[in-house]
Amino acid sequence: MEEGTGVNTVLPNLGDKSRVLDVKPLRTLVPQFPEASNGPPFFCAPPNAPFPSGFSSFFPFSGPQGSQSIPGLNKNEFYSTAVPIRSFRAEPLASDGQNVHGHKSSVSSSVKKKAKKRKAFDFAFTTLSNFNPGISLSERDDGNRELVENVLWRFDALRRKLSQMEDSTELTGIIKRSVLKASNIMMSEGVRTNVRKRIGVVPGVEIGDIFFFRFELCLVGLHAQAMAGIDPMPMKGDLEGERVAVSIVSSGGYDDDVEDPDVLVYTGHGGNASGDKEASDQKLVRGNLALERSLHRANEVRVIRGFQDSAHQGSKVYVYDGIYKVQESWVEKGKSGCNMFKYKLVRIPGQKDAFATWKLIQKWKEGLSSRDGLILPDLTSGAESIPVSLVNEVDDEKGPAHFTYLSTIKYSKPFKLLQPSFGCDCREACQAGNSNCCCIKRNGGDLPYTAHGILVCRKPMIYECGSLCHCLRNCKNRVTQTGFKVHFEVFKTKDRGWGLRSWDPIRAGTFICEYAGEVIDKINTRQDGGDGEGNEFVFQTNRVYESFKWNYEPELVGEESSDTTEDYDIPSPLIISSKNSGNVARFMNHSCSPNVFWQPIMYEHNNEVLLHVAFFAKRHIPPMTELTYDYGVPRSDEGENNKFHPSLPRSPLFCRSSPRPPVHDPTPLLSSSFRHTSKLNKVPSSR
DNA sequence: GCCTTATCAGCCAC
DNA sequence: CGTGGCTGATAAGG
Repeated sequence: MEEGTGVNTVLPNLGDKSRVLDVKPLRTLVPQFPEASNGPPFFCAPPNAPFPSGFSSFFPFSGPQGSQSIPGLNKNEFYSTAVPIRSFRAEPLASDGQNVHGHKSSVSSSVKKKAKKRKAFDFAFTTLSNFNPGISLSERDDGNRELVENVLWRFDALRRKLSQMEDSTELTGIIKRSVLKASNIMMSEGVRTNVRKRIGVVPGVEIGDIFFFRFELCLVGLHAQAMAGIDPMPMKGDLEGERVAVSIVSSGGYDDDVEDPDVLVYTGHGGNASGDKEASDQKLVRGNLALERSLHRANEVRVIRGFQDSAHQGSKVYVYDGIYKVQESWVEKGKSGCNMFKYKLVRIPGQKDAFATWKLIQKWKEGLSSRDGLILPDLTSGAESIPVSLVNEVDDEKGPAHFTYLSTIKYSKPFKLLQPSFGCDCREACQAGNSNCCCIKRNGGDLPYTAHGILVCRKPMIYECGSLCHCLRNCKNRVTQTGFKVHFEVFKTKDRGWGLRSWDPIRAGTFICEYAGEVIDKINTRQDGGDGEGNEFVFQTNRVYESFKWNYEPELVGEESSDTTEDYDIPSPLIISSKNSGNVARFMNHSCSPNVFWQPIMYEHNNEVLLHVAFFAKRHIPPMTELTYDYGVPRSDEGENNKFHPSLPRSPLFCRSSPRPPVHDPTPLLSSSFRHTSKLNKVPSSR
């Protein structure tokens, strides 16, 4: 951790990094209208211009990227009249890094001025909203799925970046509270949706959606309170003070009864002991009063259930569990001996399972009830530290075709050292911002992962520490080589053969698994595709992949946008076959709107610097959601004969209306064959 | 503008 | 080395 050597205080790019010091609540900034003389013009490539990198152009406040047309989002509206909000900044982020000093005083600017400036800013924002790029006023009021995903992506990308800066030694103590900072920027930039409060369904938010921060609920309009558990809303036509509850968050702070997935006994708010205050009786005010009114008016109340995230100590997961109604209320003595309000909420029947699924998984994990359709508790036979269940709830098939379980990539030929690698000299764990660590340097000066082991950005290449590095195994720069961390399930899908999903919720940026298999020179249809049925068990780095934007918006942290290319840079094409041996990745199906993407990773092992393909979560993925990635299409100049990847125009329509043919195991396998071979699954010796 | 709410993360002790 | 409790700083909405 802090080694106190003081050697690493040389900050080669302080000028750049210091810009972030100016990231403060934008509301504190006086709005300023763009002028020709006001600093360098904002660069923005036209959306339809050809991009050499193969990625679509990126506009900092644009809607979802990609070539798909987005219903509900009028691109022209964004691009034609777009004036970047950054142009309104009175203090353009330092162009020369001279603002390094004195930042602390400027952050704590006078409260009075702050409020005034805030109003002025809001005014400018509202009146200029016709020019506001990204999310229009009406879209801010009423969202849709694309908007909700867009807002969540932008928030999380920014949060990850700020979190990375927070972790960095050179910025310790300067960037703090990355969640709040990211939230603040989103709020003040107007990057949010469903701001208009409503009873019942929130457009674009689906039952079962998961969130990892309370602020995410605010940004998509599911629950507008940043902290309070009850969100009240004035009723039309009612007198002032007459409010009903539209949503509640049950997150374990009170003694709620959450045993029954269809019933929630919710405790009102207030009365908690805090600081020098002792516990007291709850009062029938605010949220409590609103819930009481909701009981009488019988309005729909959205319920979000929050609890500990098992993957991240101390943090929480929130699940949107759909619509409930308050059935009764009463007062009872709480643990402190004070009066607590209790509200019994009952879930409206016929809604998709959400929290119920979590409860079920919990029982599977505790062994209290067995998984229906379980064929094998662990198809890796112990090769991974976490078991992988094999399940079929659809038909009688007893498992996929035989393969040998292999947990990593296998190069059959010795691999040429691409560059001399001596490993880093860090003694414990590599620390971001340590300019002496060559692994950090190779990654552009930053640790590619947050302290939680979450990928910050997609990059042309990520260099992890290898066996020659002196740092310990728990170094944060070894995320993809220490095995996957979620409980997977290989399951039979209805129409796509076998698929992969997880029992655990997955945060955006989480390492899913690597693509394991044997490296081959070229595709031998017979050997690797099996009967010419396609190359479903082959991964190729040189296919054409649908472009998408995943990284943060550099402008929001005061960086040059040129620095964040998401284009891969792979020295030579890599082809991996998992036909005969592989890991769970071979079961991941294709999707045109995937929730997983791949990222090239390099690290040294046995004196060889090897290329690996690692999968990461593109967005938050609820439990039991099928994991999919973009299989890509063959380059047109290659004579690849592939039934399953026709070189058709890949319009979203094609993907959505006609599901692809089964990608895995089109021909069912005899059960005896699998049973026989499952015992033969090899435990790889590589770890 | 002040109050309520309780989150999030840093910190310390074990 | 992970866990749990405590606390400070904090934002939105009323």
